[in-house]
Amino acid sequence: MSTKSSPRTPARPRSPSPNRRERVPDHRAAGAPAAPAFRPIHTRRAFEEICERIREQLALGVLKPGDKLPPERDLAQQLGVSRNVLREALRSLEMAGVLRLLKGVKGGAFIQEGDTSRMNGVMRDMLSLGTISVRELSEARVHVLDLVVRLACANARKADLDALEANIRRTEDATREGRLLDRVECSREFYKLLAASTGNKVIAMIMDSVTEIHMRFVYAKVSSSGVAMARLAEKRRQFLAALGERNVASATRLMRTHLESVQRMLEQDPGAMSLHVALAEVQPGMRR
Amino acid sequence: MSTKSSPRTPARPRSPSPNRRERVPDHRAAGAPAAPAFRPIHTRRAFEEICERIREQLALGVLKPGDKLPPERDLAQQLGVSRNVLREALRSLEMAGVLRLLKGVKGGAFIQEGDTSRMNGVMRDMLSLGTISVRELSEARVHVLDLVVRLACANARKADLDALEANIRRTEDATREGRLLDRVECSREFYKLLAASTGNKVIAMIMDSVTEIHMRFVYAKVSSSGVAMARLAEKRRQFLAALGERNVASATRLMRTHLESVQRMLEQDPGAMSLHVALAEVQPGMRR
DNA sequence: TTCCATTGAATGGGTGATCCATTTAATAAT
DNA sequence: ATTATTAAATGGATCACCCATTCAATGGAA
Repeated sequence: MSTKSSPRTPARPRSPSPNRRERVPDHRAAGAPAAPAFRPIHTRRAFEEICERIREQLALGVLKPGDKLPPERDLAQQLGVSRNVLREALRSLEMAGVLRLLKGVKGGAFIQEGDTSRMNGVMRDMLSLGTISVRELSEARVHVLDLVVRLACANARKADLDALEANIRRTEDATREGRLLDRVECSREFYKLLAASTGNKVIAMIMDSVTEIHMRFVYAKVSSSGVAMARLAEKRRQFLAALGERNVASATRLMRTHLESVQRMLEQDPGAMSLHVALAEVQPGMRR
Repeated sequence: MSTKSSPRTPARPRSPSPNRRERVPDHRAAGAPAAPAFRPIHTRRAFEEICERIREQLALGVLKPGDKLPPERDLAQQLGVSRNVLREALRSLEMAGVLRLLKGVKGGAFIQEGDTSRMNGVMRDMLSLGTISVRELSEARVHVLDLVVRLACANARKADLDALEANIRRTEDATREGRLLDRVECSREFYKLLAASTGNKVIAMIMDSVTEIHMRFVYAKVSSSGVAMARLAEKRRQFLAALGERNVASATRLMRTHLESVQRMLEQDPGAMSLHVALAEVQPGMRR
């Protein structure tokens, strides 16, 4: 195959020039104290370039959610790469939530609607890699939640409040019937609904990302020890009332004291708080 | 190869049972108003399982940053998959910032230190896909910045303030010498330093993710129109002084008015504010 | 006609063999 | 001791297949 390799190489200029990225000499002006200089370069690889081009088409609006890319065999030929390499790129984009690959005739690579839960995965990775700590995450959650409560007070619409109301009813049902883990699931959803009621998907996304791990800890705790927050639905109702009255001070206070009591519950047996308990497996109903 | 396929299949149970994920019947209890039910399943594929297993090892602490995975050929055999499929998984993990692949003897797949800028990519994708809007992002940025200022007032250490001071000096230099784009770069760094001075990497990560796109707009604006924020360094000094005095009210007020004036600058020519201008290409010095 | 089973093409999922390019260490030549 | 050469390890990439799934077209039975 190396002998007849002529018809395939042209589209992607391979070896010499574009293979090493231009050394940009850290052009921060004089007076800079830091400048560790020389961040490493890594040679440009085909699949990176493919990912970049597809993202470029997205940013340009040429590709939109719902659109379909050409079949792998065709696209590979268009790009002048082997099908395997193209698939590496497509897989990466699928993992990133940009694409969805479907089999069969009428299948193909479809641009996805953006999945706001992607940020959760980043947060999980950062935690797994030790880049961030549970303490930082909890602290951030307190602050973000504070912001969310304020925004929800300002922006929540009737439909949002109704959804929260329905959620609380489900919490009551689960409490009455002793379905503790379902109640945790309700909590997860409660915070998601609260985040959505800010009316800002960016804020909601951030909120969800700092909440997901926390709910895993709660799940693990409840699951292992059987303990559960007392008077949960009652507290939720109080909070919802404050929200409905647009009473920021009250809502904020209620949420804060609730967070503190949850934190106390989690911390009373630090053994169960190990990271891998929360990260290792996906609980039922927890969508990744 | 299909004839002697016996030695490779065992590690990964393939076709029938684990191929379709269990239908979880949307077990939200009675009273639920919503429930779109039936979110689609997609068949489990080898590369997903591989990614999951490696992430599992990470979460369990078996793998840590700096560790090296076995060579592709070995690992593929251990997992009972072909090398190509393994590479799809490794590529995905590399794109996610979890791995780094290096060539040559002594090369291999190394677990990376967590890269806090990964969240930026998610934000970019969400914007490209139209899931979030520039308006939402700007609004979120205002709120997050507000939080960051408060936390920075509370937690910034001398080293943080010194770094900000040095950054302002560079801004002054760039202003004096008319290097407008360098000054934008200084701004980008200013917000990064400010975020870091909260002492919370999660908050910093969030802040960076909502700032990166914004700075691209600023860059595009300055680059195309040549206009630039008046009295920038001066305003920065005032802000830094307030920060040094732990004067939350003053620092917050200064930051807010500054944000408003930047916003006015950006909006006075909405033509240059198109999304793809900011998203399409990476500006020099802007690390992705 | 209507309905259902069959078939076959399109497409992603996956494999194995093979070669290239880069990097490093060991070795040989100077 | 220094420098050039060589060889091995490893990721990067290609090719040529084959399998599994899906769905539309086809055709026969009711």
